[in-house]
Amino acid sequence: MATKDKILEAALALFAENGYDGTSVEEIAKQVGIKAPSLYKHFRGKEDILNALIDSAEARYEVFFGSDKNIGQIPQSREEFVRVTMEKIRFTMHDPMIRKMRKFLVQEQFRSERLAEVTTRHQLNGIQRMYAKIIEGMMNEDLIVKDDPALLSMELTAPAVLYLAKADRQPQCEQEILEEIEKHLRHFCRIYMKEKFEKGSGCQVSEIRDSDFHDTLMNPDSDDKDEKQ
Amino acid sequence: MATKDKILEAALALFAENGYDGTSVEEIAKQVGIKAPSLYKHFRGKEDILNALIDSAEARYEVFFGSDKNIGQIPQSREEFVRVTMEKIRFTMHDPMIRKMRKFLVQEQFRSERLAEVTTRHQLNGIQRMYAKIIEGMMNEDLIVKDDPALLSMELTAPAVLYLAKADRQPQCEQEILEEIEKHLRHFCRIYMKEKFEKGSGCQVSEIRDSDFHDTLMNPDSDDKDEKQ
DNA sequence: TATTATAGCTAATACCCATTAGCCTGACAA
DNA sequence: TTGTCAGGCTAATGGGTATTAGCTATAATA
Repeated sequence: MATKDKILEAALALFAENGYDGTSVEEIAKQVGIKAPSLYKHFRGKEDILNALIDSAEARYEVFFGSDKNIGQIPQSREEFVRVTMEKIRFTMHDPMIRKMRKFLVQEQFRSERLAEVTTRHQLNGIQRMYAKIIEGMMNEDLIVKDDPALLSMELTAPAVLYLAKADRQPQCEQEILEEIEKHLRHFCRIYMKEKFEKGSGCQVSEIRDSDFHDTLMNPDSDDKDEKQ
Repeated sequence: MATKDKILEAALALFAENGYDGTSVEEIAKQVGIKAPSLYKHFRGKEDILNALIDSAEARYEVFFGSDKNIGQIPQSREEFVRVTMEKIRFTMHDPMIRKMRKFLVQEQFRSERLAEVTTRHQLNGIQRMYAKIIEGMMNEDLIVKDDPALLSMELTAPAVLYLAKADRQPQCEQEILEEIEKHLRHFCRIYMKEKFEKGSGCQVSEIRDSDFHDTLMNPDSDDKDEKQ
């Protein structure tokens, strides 16, 4: 019964690229290597495929944001924080499945209330909650200024999410987008993070200067390992 | 020749609600009060309508973000900044034309390169540049910490843009969304703004406390004065 | 007044698309 | 071996949709 999964995979790819209404069941079937009517042995109709995709989006949400497993180690310095976060962003940007899911959801978000909710969870709540946990961890270790973790998480993630959306529609700008994101990350560090040796320095925020840290970065990793098209 | 504009208006409303592929020329015509074939006296086809809409989106961009006229007075205090900004956000959230344009663009952003660019300008560049100007003005008057205005503008606008997008797909959450946005705004003030009497206090950032300012707000204004549906 | 262009209409065309009916084959269970 | 059924196929159906052809009436123009 690998066919059913192949159908979902093909449907997601096509919905992400051309939208639900812009995709015919015939195209999906062709991508799978079968004829359109055969598809009805696996799904009751086009809308049934859509619903299955939403189910899988919700399952994916649980996997990615549901458990605290994906938080990983709490970064112990600015540099580590920037490196780890940029890695996560680069992964999220390039992973074919996540990318398709993002493009699919953003286009179909108004199709139903359920899709609206799932989109909000993926684009907003999930990421925000995940980084709130990380930030909370860093607060506990006195690496970051004490404040509402959810609020700081929004400050941290919102620009990244918007830039990511831009990269989805204008992939040719990817490099400069990554640079913008890193600039934002370093700004966030400058504003909210204390270095380890500054522990206990209370409310004081470290200097507002750019400089340092401008290496770490940029091993493109830009080969989109996406297949079948 | 009011018909041509009526067609564009109807098309925008329908595209925003059901997407380009989810809208038939017949529906557009019906909304205008004519029959589908009559529509071809004004446009060469469905795609021609789409292109005209993109043109109008670009024109609208010029009107809203092209000139410095819409910046208005530079706010002279935190409270004024919050009030003025919340007003702008509430307007952007409710104005029927802007809302439809936003929903239209977000759904059709992947349809062509041009649509991708226009979407980026509307969702990112325009707002960012506009607030960069405002922030720069406030820096010049020493009301805000000196830093890269474009960067601070992103910090300021990104969460608002994301929340606005959420309000578009889940309008029932509008109230709490506005509260979240205001919370973010006040946080921004706390971090970056100095009060007037603090002028010249250099790099020091005022206390990180919540409290004060929790009035100003909340005269819903929530009647969407949108007609014909 | 005569003419012409504009902007509406009906009818028709040609295509696309989701779905159904019904047949066939090959694997596996009895 | 025989029966069953999952999963493929072809052919057909029915509805929708973009677009064109061609007619008509009204309003502007000569």
